[in-house]
Amino acid sequence: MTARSVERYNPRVEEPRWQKLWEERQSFVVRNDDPRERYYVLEMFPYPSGRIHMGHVRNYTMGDVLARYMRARGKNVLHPMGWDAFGLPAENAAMQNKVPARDWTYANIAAMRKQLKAIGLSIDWTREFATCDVDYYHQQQKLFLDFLEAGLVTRKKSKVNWDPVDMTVLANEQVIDGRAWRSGAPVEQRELTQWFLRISDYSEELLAGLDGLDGWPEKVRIMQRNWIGKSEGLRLLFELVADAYAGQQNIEVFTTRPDTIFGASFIALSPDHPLAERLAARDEELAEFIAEFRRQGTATETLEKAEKLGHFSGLHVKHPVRDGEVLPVYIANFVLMDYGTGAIFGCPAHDQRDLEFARRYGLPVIPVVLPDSADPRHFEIAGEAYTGPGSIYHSGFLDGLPIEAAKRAVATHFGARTVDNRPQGVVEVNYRLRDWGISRQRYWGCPIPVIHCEVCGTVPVPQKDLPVKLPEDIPVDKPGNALDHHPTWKHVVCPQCSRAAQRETDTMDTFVDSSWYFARFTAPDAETPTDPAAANAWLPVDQYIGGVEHAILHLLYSRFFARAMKKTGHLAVEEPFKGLFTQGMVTHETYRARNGDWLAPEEVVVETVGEARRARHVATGHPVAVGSIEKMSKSRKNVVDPDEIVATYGADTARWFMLSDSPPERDVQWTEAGIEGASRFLQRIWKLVNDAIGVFEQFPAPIPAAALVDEAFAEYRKVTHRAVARVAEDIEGLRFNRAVAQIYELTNSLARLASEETLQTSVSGAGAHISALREGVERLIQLIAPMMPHLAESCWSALGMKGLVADAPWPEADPALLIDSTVVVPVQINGKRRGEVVLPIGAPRELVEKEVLSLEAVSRMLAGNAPKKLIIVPDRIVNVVI
RNA sequence: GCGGGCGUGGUGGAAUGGUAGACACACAGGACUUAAAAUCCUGAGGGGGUAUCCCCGUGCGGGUUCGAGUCCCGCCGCCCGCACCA
Repeated sequence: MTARSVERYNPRVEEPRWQKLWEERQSFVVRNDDPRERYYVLEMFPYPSGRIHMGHVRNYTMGDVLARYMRARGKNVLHPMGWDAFGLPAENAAMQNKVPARDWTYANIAAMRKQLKAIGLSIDWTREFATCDVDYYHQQQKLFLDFLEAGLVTRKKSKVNWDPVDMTVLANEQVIDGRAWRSGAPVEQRELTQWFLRISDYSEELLAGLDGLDGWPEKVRIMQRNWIGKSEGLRLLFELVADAYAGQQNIEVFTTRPDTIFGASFIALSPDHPLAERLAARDEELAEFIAEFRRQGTATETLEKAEKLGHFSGLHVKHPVRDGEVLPVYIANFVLMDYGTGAIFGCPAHDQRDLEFARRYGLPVIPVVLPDSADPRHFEIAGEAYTGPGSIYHSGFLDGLPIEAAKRAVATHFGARTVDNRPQGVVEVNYRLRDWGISRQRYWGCPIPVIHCEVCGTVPVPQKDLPVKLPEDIPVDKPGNALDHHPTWKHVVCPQCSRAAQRETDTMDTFVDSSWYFARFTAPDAETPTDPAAANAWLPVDQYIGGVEHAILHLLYSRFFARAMKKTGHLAVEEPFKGLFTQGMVTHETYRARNGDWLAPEEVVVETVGEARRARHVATGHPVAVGSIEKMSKSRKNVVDPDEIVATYGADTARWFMLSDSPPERDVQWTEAGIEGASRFLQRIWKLVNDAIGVFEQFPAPIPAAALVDEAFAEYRKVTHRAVARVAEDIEGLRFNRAVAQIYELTNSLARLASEETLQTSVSGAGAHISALREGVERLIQLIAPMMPHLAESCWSALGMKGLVADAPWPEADPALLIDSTVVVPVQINGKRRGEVVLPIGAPRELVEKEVLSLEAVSRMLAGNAPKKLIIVPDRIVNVVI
């Protein structure tokens, strides 16, 4: 080894230096008029909670590797960052700390921006915005008004969870055991008139569009498919048996199993069904039944085991296919009003819920689907309904038909009949997807730009009066909607008739804000929501990266928004995200003290004694229980602060660790050993580069071109070129853990090449040696540049390379060096490996046979006989079958 | 209940149907050192032989194949999503 003493790499000095230089040179600022091929990488933007966490580091590092790689590949790369800045936490913080929500939010943004910059992300910060910026929500209000005009918005009554203490609407997730998560007050169901985006009009399109999204994880596509929940069936009218109860002539049900109509034994209505409500007016017991149902309804999740309960209405309907027979009408707690028609017919033999209900109320169970192998004389339904395939029986004109044919026959049958001058049965497609209620009775959100006038109704705010700005002089300690409380804000005159009128005081769901921010990044200063030319040039996002927790809502809303923005002329694309990647979480061990308190990792020392791991509380010396590995969370205290990691090890070490080992879609476990290992590797590269520089200084003579082909060092060059090719493939496939392994292999190889021993043996071939080393080290630095960008710049500069490695093009792998001239072919006997032969690439069959049969192991096993069969997969494997 | 995914050394994980365990972490031994840290070298799936050989081995049981971690069938376990959707 050359005696060249070098200090350890110091990220605390080097990292800020390069960050400053990138910023000064505007290395990552992107221009819309750049003629090169475009590539748009986006990570889900963060909520400005105040501090970044390791999940952010992982997410943004992955995106950054891709962005830096694509830039090296000569693409014009858009890699922006912004803030999903509206929402409840700011209001809660405002109340707790007596700070305006706005101030709290912008202070958090400033803090987090600083943290993100310290990670060395190659972001175009000139495009940054927050959704709470007046300009952003101004554009969003324009979008809303365009949607309103295009018929994409509607206003209707809807049930909401109402917290009577905080005086606000709660999301379902904010209701725990029927109580508000913050105030603890029992939640009430209220009917409010709310604004809705008509996403359900796009159910079919959103469903069909999933088929084309082959850059998405299958899991997410399935989740969206289930969420949209398409089902095809029949809407069917049952005639009420003449009853004193006037007005209601029939009951309409929706069924996906019209083939089982002969097995019907009751009708069930939702307690929320209009007929049920009317019946309750004359039936006290029913009224009590419905009231009880409503009380249970708020106690949400517990109804998974709720019993199937019903109340007989006293009414009957005519059986539509069994002449002279009637079916009883029940009000039942398991029928949902907001799916189908809020009414069903029950066929207990072939539906588990209906069966449980029938058993409870002594209703008939008539099997009408016969499993293919079953005997009709003995087939019976006991505890479980039969929902499998078979043929229809006990069913008059349907007898003998398979299920699907029977469905069609029933549809035809009822389609031809009329009740009330309507066809009795109509084929219908139903979706579970509901319209998207966007009204929130909150202050810290985008105001809905509408004015309510007693005479003119709801009047859109005229474009010239936009933006509708949030008032800043609001009390910070009063619960409820500050816009509603504000003394003057809501009092305006009607833009149409000039009479006194009121502003809409609801603001928009924050999911609206995040449904189009990716489009705004393409022209963040445009006077309109988008600059369509820019948006259409950049979109769809080539690679979107974020957590799987947004698999449904955010991603579905964004897909809807793209379509709505297309309809209103703001975009031309329908699918906003071409590629989607959902990364895993960052986890950590949990620690608990004797008294059950959670302990933070820095409060605990873990020792390994042989096989066992023991933990001890630093402060008290008491033993600590090492618990399960969980997602990092404040409540379990198993968090590691990115700032501290960056301060101790540097950003590159944190980035490298986040990319190593675990496949990016899986959870990664944060460990002290892991981060230490990453840090060591960083130093190892620094040392390798400096060792190499020492070698170059020993042999300063120019390298003759002929030396480059020296056989002695061709192997090392192959390792280099293979790494170049494989790392590129792995980054493009987002297999960062494999790219990392390739880089380790290359580093190990180069360390041998730079070693004293190798140097001793290469005196005659010094030129070849040095050129192989030079090439290897330069390539290595380029390969690590997307992952450890600061270290890469430091090495690049130490090697005397011109310019920044951030600006260097991705190296080309020489195809000739990716192929070996010989290959080691394993030889199997009856599928078991017994030896190997070295063969030239593409060796002719005769040569392979000769080599294989002359193997000692083979001739021993053959014992003079000829093999039964010789399977030769060229250049891969040989199998001798005896 | 329905849908999806996963199961490989002490650990994280590699492996177009073709040498299972790449690469890393942890561990053990050695070198250097007064010592430690750092660094470097070596070892290692399990068992036997201890020579370079043999047997077993990817949750379990079958199957397809010259050949299965990989494909098919049936189980077991874990994780995630949805959940009275007619």
